[in-house]
Amino acid sequence: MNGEGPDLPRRATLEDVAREAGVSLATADRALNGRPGVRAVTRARIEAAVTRLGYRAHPAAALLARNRSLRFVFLLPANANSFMASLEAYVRDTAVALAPEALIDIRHVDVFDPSALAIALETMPAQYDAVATVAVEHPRVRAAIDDLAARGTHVVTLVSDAPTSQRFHYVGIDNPAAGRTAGSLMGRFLGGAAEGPIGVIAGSLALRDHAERHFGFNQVMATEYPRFTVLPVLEGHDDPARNRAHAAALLAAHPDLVGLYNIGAGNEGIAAALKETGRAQKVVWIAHELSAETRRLLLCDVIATVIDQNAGHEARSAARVLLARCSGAPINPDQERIRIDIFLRDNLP
Amino acid sequence: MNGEGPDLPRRATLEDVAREAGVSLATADRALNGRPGVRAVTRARIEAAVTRLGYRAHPAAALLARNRSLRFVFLLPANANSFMASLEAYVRDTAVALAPEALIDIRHVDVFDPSALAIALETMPAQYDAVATVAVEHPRVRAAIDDLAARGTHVVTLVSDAPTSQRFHYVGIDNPAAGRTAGSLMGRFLGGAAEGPIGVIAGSLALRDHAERHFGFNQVMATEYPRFTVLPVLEGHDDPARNRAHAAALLAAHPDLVGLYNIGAGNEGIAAALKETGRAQKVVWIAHELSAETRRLLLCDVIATVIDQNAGHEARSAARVLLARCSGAPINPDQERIRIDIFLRDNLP
DNA sequence: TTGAAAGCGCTAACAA
DNA sequence: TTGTTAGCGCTTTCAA
Repeated sequence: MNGEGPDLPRRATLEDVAREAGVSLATADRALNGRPGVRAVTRARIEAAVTRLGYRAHPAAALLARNRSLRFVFLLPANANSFMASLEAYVRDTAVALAPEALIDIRHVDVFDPSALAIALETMPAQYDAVATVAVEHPRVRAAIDDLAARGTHVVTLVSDAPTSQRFHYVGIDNPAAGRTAGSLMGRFLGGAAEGPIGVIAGSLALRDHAERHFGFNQVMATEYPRFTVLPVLEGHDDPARNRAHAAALLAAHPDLVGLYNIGAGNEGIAAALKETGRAQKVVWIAHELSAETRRLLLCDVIATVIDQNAGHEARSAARVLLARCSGAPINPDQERIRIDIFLRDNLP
Repeated sequence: MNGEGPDLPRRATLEDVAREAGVSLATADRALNGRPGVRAVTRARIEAAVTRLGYRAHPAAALLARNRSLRFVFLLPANANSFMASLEAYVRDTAVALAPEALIDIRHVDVFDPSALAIALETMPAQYDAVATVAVEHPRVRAAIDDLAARGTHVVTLVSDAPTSQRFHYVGIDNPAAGRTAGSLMGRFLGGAAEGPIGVIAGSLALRDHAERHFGFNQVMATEYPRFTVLPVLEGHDDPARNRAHAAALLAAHPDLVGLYNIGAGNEGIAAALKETGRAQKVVWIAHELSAETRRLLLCDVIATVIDQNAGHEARSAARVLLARCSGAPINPDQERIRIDIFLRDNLP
């Protein structure tokens, strides 16, 4: 089905480069992959040939010749909420899609216990070329990540970052911006209400992502919608039962409650409290992370909008970024940027 | 940096399959790739061996052995608005990222002139393995696409679909849903306003995507926010000057205009009219497609929200889907689904 | 410090 | 209808 086509100049191969530079294939390979045992002059000649010929490596061929799968490990929370569960499912999908180029293992750890996470990182078998981990900011965790990086194991943080560490990439959203987005939507949706209190529930402000969302939300509410009173945040540890109690207390104490922002998980509890009091569609409720539960609540107008990070994208992006890093390929920042998605009933995927 | 690792059972190769089935490598290859010249019994034996060994093809090796680049062509509008211009830029990026597996050409055609598009498709050189085209619904275009498909050239539609044709995939958003999303946001943002007229400007309702968005928008407004009057749609052909005149007329005729929905491009004109009359932040204006212009207007609160389709994602997705189709690889629907993105000032990428 | 040569898993001529 | 074989572009011993 394919004619001759205009004969495009055949793509330069490593062999062409070697010939052009007057060296052997092996030497050219050594030079280009930064392996030792090449004199600086030789290296320079080879690099000149590369630019002259416009050589670009053929990743598939390299992969084939190497004849060894890369080994990645994903460190995910042991006690998964629905978001983390779906993330894990997507990591599994990615694992089968990526084989045999890379073999992905999943290990569970209580990532919110810094020592547990640090131990998992410190005792990471050397067989792994790279690790993706849901991280927390903690000196020991940072040190463990830095040690891995130092020994040549690449690490990316996933969903939750350890920004001061030597992880070379963070796969996740900008949480302060997510909080500001929630604030703007709250203000806009409340356009009609003259004033009133707004409740805020979080998992724990000790979690960096929750704290950052809280900060962003307050920032927008304070500067742009000062006529509303943002109530002190209630911490429910992403637990439906505790969130239910918090929401019930909030509704009881504030009969004029106009808005509710849940920074974390455990939305079922809040839905229950809202329904009990018959104020389900009266309060503008903004939640995070699209799940079976939040989707349902969105469809029946109990949740006004869900701010989401795409777990599938995060799983694939982490794997892709590690693969690129391990094989020296470039990464496309545009493709790897995790967006802050806003979902209404109408644009659900 | 990599230890021994637990010795995972070596991945089965085609050679293993051939041995297991008692045939040669070539026969196994023929059977698996559906090439002719294999008896049904032999084929069955080979397939049995495949399942027994859990064989999965090694795409990189196949690519290398084939030693021929796939040739794709993208048919894009000749007279590009800023969205189409950015789409084209992303297609170029994708082209360099995909080489040498696939070579991507770009051809310009007035895709909104059905005959011009049909002629471009009908005269498509046979050298191309696949084509991605911004399509329109028209019998001659459909026939041209069907002919391509019949001769084995794979085609995907991009941004604008030809749903009745034999294109095997559409890369783009669900436009009725995008319109409904605009409607819901309009209703929500207008929560405060008791009532009032809402203006609607489109490029042309002859364009399927514009018509569909219009339909979705009206659907939501009529059923959920009937207290607002949606004015008859004005067609400005995505032209800033015409849109400016339309917007000015709208503002003059309706001093109480509360909302404005621009379905297509040409937002500069609307911004100008809004500023002239000093009603820039007073009207809730919803626009489509994130560009330098809409981003600026979003940041200064003139546009309330932008509904976007990610051009970079669309370009990459089209290429990826064609690549998968041509090489018999599976596609990941989740990864290829183009989302309806909602942007506020706060979650801009 | 360099080079020669043997593959990696698959495809495609060509031969039988 | 089936088999043999020469690569694809690169990596990696092993020898010089």
